[in-house]
Amino acid sequence: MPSNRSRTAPHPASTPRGGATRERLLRAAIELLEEGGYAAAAVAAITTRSDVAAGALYRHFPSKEELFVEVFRTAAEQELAALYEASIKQGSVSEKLDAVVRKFTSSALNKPRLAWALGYEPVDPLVDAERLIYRQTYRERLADLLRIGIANGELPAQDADLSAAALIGAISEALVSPLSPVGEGVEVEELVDSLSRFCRQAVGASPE
Amino acid sequence: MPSNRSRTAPHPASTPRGGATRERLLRAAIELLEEGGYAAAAVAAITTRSDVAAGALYRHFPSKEELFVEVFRTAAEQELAALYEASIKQGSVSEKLDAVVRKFTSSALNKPRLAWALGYEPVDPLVDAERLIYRQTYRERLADLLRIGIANGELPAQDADLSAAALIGAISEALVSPLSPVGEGVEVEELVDSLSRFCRQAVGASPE
DNA sequence: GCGCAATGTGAATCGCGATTCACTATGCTG
DNA sequence: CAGCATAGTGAATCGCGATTCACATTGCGC
Repeated sequence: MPSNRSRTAPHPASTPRGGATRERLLRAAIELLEEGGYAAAAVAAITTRSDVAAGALYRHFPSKEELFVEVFRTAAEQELAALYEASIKQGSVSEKLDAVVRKFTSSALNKPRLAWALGYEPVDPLVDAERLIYRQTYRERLADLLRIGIANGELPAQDADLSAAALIGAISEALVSPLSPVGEGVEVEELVDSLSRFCRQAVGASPE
Repeated sequence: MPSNRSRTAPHPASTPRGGATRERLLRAAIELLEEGGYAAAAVAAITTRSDVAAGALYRHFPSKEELFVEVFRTAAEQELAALYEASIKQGSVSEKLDAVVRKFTSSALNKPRLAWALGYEPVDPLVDAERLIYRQTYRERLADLLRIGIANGELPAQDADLSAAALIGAISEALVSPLSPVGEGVEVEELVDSLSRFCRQAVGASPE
């Protein structure tokens, strides 16, 4: 189908300026989330940062909500991919858990506000639904990892779903609380070590 | 000072109707938080439920925000009192921890939305500040409890502050997640048992 | 070189919730 | 009683952010 397609596909692309505005909008939204949470990510702010007028947003998304659904979905995919990566490496469940904690931790520490916004901050219903799916998925994957450990005797018997949820909660809280006064603490490494130890002990993984 | 006090104290009380409107407003606010979170607790909703007009709220509070500061403060005091009670009973740290988990849990399970709103839902700055104090206090008290255990050898050495934060996170997440589809699960008892076990294991308390 | 679709503009509009305010009612105190 | 402070009313107002829309501009296919 080279030349002829009656009623050709809309139009490939053709922006007067440089990059795709759509991408700039998404990027701006993420940046604003990083800086000031959902409250800072107003339409005006997003479009201003993208060097377009407010109306332009609606040429690319049916609503602000839908834009954020995409932001959340993208972020969730990245997190889940990272979790997957961490979970296939190495052998021992304890090591995998350690890797997961570090992965999870490093992104959260790099961008605390973003992590908070993506994970906890209540937003519009549509976005919330998206987040619920992500959380559930993350929990399930983590529970799978635990189940493997339980099955092969590395971990004691336990409710894997509950443990997974509790781990996520423990990590989030431990990271969010001490870091709220934005100042990047000094003992980040130490914190992560302690946290990793805590998590492994919590599920009964053999030490070290 | 029986009869005379030039410029007597303002005025004791005198409502045309029954109870103190102020109390009704606070109560209504809590009920609405329980039912639909902060979003449902609009001034109009609060005043309607209290059988007064919107303006009446401003006879008792300088702003909606201040009303909620009071709501949060009261709730926080109750929680902290409960924590204190649980922590002075019995002897072993493991038992105390168990008591704390159950106390914390039962209130959260009774009113999940309220727990969420009080603990996590972002609100106005003033209220948020209040919550921050509460969280910090709760964490410190819990950390104190852990430190006692560490000191007398019941718990292994660890970062008590981090463990306290992680415990709170674990409990919150474990309770909130599986209960989001409001339906009261069947195995509440089981859940609490598992959670208590998880927490005690997480801090390295001797089993049982 | 025309026409049309995509894209962008930005002021006006909408919606919604908090807050105000002029007025009324109540009941104490002197 | 008169005076006055407390309480309450509820429509009007304010503020603020999302969304719309009538009007450019651009660039490709014909």
